[in-house]
Amino acid sequence: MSDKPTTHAAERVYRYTKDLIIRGALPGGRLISEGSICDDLGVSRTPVHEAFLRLDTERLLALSSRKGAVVLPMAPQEARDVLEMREAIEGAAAQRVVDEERTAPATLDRLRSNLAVQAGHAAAGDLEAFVEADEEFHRTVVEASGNEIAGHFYALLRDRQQRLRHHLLAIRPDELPVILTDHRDLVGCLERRDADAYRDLLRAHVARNRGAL
Amino acid sequence: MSDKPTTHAAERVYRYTKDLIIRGALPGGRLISEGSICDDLGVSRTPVHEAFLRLDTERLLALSSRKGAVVLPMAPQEARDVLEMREAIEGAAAQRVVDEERTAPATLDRLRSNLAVQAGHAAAGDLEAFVEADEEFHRTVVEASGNEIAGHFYALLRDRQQRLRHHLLAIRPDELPVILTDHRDLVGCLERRDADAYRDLLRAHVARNRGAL
DNA sequence: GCACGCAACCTTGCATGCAAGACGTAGGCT
DNA sequence: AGCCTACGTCTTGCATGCAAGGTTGCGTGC
Repeated sequence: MSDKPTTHAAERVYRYTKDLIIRGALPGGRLISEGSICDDLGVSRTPVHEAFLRLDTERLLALSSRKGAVVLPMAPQEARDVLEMREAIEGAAAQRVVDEERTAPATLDRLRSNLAVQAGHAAAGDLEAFVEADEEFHRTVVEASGNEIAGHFYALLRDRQQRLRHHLLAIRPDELPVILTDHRDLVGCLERRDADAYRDLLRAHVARNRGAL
Repeated sequence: MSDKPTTHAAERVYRYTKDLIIRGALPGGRLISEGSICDDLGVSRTPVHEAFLRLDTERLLALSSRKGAVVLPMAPQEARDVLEMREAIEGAAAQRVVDEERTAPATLDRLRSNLAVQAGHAAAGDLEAFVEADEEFHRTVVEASGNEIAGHFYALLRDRQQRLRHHLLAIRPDELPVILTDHRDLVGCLERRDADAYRDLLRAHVARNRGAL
């Protein structure tokens, strides 16, 4: 293990534990203690404690004083909540992208090149790569709005959505063309500077996702 | 100081420091070290460190390793960003409140009684109490949606909005009636189950706020 | 006067030690 | 048998110590 701490221990612990939760290795309801993670990673309790605090604020862990931490189970309506927020935030972002004359062209360029990437992965049937490009597509729109708070929120949502996907495995290969078409149409809305149409289409697009979950 | 730690030290430090930032006692750009807060509150560095980490994830502080923490200044567009997110989240919440048959009546009752409180404070000219009722009004809508993620995000926005208000002091007493009328109309939209009208009105309502900032 | 380097000071990151709260259990008492 | 208490163990909360990285300012050489 010549693993030089190129990054802080607390950060490593945070990512490690979050990954365990998101991937489902630590199922919801499981009680874990700081000590168990210490043993896993060979660090002291301090960085583990910090990581746990962070996961607590992200509502992935529920800390309870002197008793331990329980992995928060996914609420029954979690998928709905997450998608609803995604829709709200991305819709607002699209509005802003449409309103801002200056940044719109660059954003459109980025989206169009992302569409090409998506098309490539769809044709190759590479589901995992497609999902990644899919996420990047939507993230691009949010970040293009320039609203940093939106970007921050969206990142938090992404973690939860990933967790959902690991559990309720979704997206069948035959849905890829539909998704891709949706994305093309979304870009079309931005080109026409029609934020309302973007919102409507996004709602339908997200609803399709929900069906899959 | 018989101040028994009825609440954890880390929590006290968190609130204390966040309050300093929100109230503007610690202006944006100020460099602070953990030690200075330790001296203020008479605790060791550990809980202060934890509080700083939390403020860092909330983007109120920017930690930089072994250099200290700087109070993040408000971005020039911060007001716009915050209000835009408020609008997006509350709009989605209103949609859900309208859609849910069961919970709507109870929500409407709570909103109507809140309106009465607002009217009382407006008549008495108690600006501070009115602002508090105002915040509770909107929070009620968001929480009524039952979307916990929305509630979480909204709480984060509230901190930032409070900070903005402390800096760009807003809301003139003569605006109270207009705000109150807006709130009444918003409730009216929910009664008519018209989420789109709610959104439109909310946009205008928030825009008025923005003018004040 | 100016550039460079070194040293003292300041900061945080993390390990460790100790104390206190929460549970589970065994033992004694009724 | 049933209940209640006391203890042992597990957990975290926080204080403290140490090490390492960063910054500043002074002294030296030019």
